[in-house]
Amino acid sequence: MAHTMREVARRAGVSLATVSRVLNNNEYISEETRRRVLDAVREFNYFKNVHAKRLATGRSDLFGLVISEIANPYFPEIIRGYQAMAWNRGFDVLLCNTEYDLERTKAVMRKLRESDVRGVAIVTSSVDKSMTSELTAAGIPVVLCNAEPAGKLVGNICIEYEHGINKAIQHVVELGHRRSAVIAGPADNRTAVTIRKALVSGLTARGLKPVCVLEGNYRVDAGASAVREVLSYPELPTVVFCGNDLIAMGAMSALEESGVRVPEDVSVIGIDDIFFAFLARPPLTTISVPREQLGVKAFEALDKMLNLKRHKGSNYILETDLVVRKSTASVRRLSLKVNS
Amino acid sequence: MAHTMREVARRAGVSLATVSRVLNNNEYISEETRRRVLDAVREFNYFKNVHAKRLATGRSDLFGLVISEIANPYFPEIIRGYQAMAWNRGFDVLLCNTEYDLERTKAVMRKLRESDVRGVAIVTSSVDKSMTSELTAAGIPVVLCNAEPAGKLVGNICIEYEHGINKAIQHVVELGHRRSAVIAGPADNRTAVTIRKALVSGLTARGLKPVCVLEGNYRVDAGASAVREVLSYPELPTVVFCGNDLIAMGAMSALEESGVRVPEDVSVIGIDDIFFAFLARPPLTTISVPREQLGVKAFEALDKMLNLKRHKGSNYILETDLVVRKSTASVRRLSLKVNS
DNA sequence: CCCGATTTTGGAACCGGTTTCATATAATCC
DNA sequence: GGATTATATGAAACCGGTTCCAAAATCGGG
Repeated sequence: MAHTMREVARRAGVSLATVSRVLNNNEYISEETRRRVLDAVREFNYFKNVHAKRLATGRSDLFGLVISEIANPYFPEIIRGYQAMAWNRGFDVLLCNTEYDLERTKAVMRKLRESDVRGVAIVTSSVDKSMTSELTAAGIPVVLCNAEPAGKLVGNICIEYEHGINKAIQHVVELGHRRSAVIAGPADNRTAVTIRKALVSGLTARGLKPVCVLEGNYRVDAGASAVREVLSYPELPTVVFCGNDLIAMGAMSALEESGVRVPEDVSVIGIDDIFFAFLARPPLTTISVPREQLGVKAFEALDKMLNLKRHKGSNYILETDLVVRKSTASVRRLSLKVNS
Repeated sequence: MAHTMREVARRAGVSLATVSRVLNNNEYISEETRRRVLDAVREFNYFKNVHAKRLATGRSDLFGLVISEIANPYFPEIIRGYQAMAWNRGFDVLLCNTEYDLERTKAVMRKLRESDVRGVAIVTSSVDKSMTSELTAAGIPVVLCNAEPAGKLVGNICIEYEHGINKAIQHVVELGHRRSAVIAGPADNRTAVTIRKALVSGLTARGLKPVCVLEGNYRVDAGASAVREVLSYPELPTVVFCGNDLIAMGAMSALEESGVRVPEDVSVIGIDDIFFAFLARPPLTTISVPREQLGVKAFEALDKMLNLKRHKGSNYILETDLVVRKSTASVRRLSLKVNS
């Protein structure tokens, strides 16, 4: 079927080793020989077998990337940044989704380990030390996102939410808001908890102590059902901070369905600035997270650990910022009371 | 570093071949031996090296999936369906994006070929025969989407747009629309052209011959700029059909920005039913394409070709349907004239 | 013209598994 | 009880490359 290097060698009238040298751009090859080999390669339309190569060299040209779910709009840009970096350097990326499932996550780690990947970036939050240790023990560097201070061979990309959150709070203060609510992400998600705390303490500090702090998953329906709960309260908040844009969009939908207008009656703020945030009606004011950069930095961190043999693990910090669109507006004099 | 099978064999006091047999669930292994081997495996926390395995078996547990761009919301569900099928059967998927770039596409094909993938599904439309032939020539089955009748080792998943389109046209006819416009996808895209033609002929047949047929890319901005052009016409259409949901969402944005209300003044219909379609304001009426099924069927087609040694290439047809939401409404008596 | 240094090439071991073939042991049958 | 068959294991070849080591060819200097 496919030709092997030996056949190419025979055809070119040289040895196996020589063909290998030519194909690896090794020096110490005469022009004449190189030409002959390359001719034979062309003639046979020869491709190297990556598996043989990987076996022989003892390493793959693969980097792993672990995400939760491909359909979640949070991840595409991360994948993009990571993949672009890898591709530019001649590497491939093995994309793995955990589907939010622990067993599946374990299977993924095993797969990654078996595949001899050079390094792994994990941008899901539900990965604990016991899972990464399997990789690091095999000498495979790992980089996490918003994780606790790292150990050997594990880097960390930390997203600094404070800045964006503070600007957002400043923003709503200037708009005259006094009553806020928070719809946070899942309580078992480290990042979600960090954000919730920053939000609550920041709001409280500025005199906008939230009238309620709800928790749920990171999906649209969570935003909708949280809003329905908020609507049952005697006094409506004038601004609701959401743990991510999906929640925010769900919240806006539910709000509108109940006849509450955004932003006239209540303002809504999301986090992430996913692609669809600007397409929402109204376009969503949100705290942007540099996700493509996250992918890029994750790769760089791995690269650094690989090259410098720095076992300390390298860390990066990424800044967030506020993107003001149309889902926030100055508070109306007369506050609305829906259910009375 | 990592342990090898030989070490496990030595530890368990058996031969290399025996360990291999145990690990491959081979019959003809005594319970006693199996236990000893598995103990050793556990003790060493041993993993098989996939590259060695692939080299030895001459095939990889990989299936390729070629998409245009990871950030395009059209693809996630396809990936999902495909990957789920693969995982269930113990296979991995190598995800490749062409980034709409020809060189890149070629590189991807080469990579897939080198990787000894079992089969490849290509759901981008800009792949011609010369590219797939490199794969099929190597005995790797390929499945395309909406392609021309296939050759050897190439299957085809055909999306039947007619049904959805006809229902959509029926829908707008019932709503009393008489003037339509269509904003199609790129002219060099086979699927986009098919859709455009079906749309135009269907509309014409029902007496709604489009006042204009615009073409552009498949992105949001194309919808927006097309709408701006439409708005410069003396008479506004009352309904605009878009080549995909992204275009439709861009169209709705631009419409709204110009003070034209959707659906009161003009109705908008998309195609695909991407995740965000129902979150658009107003929620988008669209023709749903069973994308997860597309992924599933693509894998099945490959599987069939692989198992049955059917060189004919297997084909599937997928149906589309209309999803009515809020971006379409009955036409108003008095037609609006914006620029006069 | 000979010798050591340098450039070029081939031979062979090796990477870590799978698999064929042969052998040894146990079970079955007449 | 010996032949026959099923079960269990090992030895070794093989997959298709990379790379170390040694040998051959080329070259410059004395």
